Amino acid sequence: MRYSRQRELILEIVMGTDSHPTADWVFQQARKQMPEISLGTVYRNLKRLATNGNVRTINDGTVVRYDWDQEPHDHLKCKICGDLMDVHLLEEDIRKSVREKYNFEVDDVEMTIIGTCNKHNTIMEEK
Amino acid sequence: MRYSRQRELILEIVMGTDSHPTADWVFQQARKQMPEISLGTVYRNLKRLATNGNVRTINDGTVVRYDWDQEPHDHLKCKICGDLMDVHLLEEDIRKSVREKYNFEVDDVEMTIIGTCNKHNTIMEEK
DNA sequence: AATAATAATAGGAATCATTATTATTTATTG
DNA sequence: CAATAAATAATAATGATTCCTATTATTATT
Repeated sequence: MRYSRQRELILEIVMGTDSHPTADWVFQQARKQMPEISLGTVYRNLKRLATNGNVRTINDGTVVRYDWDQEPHDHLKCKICGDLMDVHLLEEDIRKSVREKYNFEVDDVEMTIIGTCNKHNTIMEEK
Repeated sequence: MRYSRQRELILEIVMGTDSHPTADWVFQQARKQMPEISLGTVYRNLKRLATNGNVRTINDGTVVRYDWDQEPHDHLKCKICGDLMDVHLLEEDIRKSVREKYNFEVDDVEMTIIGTCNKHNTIMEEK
């Protein structure tokens, strides 16, 4: 794969945020520095960076988000504010259990835990 | 919500399979028995059945799949044949751990484990 | 540094899954 | 049975993503 300024910029943008960005968000950021960049280029390069192992993908509903964190980890998704938070859970236990119980060789665990994050906790619940 | 023959048929179809069908698959089955049914009706009713708790949704890449199994469970997705299998894992441990460590109230855990299922296991690997 | 070979891009069209719109049909209720 | 309001069929619209093609940029070679 040969070098391109576009791909370098795209990787830089993804690595520069903790916000689990979509392709479109990356595109909006990228065009600030490189106004002629096209959306197709962003999609193509994000996909390539993902197969290359430079970034990871997260399926958030019907949208794909990208994450530079290489360690296996999972996501908490708040149903109120939509925020995605990284968490490190029982990854090893899951792999072991699945391998033993189902004879299934695990490549990757994609876990999204949906609920309410601590920003919305209240002492008195009102119905 | 008032009765409709379409909704009854759609629920019957989803409950009659273990294949985690997409809206379009349900539509193809439904029109065999009710040729005039429309795709929009299938989407609308699947969505309603999901909010009603009659079926659950699974995000499989960019497609939504439906599952009638009401027990909390997770999915093994084979990267070779694409099959989705149901598995029952450490759900309670996950909920407890997330609640305690992150002060996050869990509604639902969506876990997809990607790998290779036992149909593709070989004793001798050939590269 | 100029040239040739070809990989990558920009821009836009196409596709796929899903949602919205609207005129018509149908279930419910008095 | 007639009124009414919810559900449908048909189709247009949308949003995310992929595909296409002429042009541009990178890299290897002179």
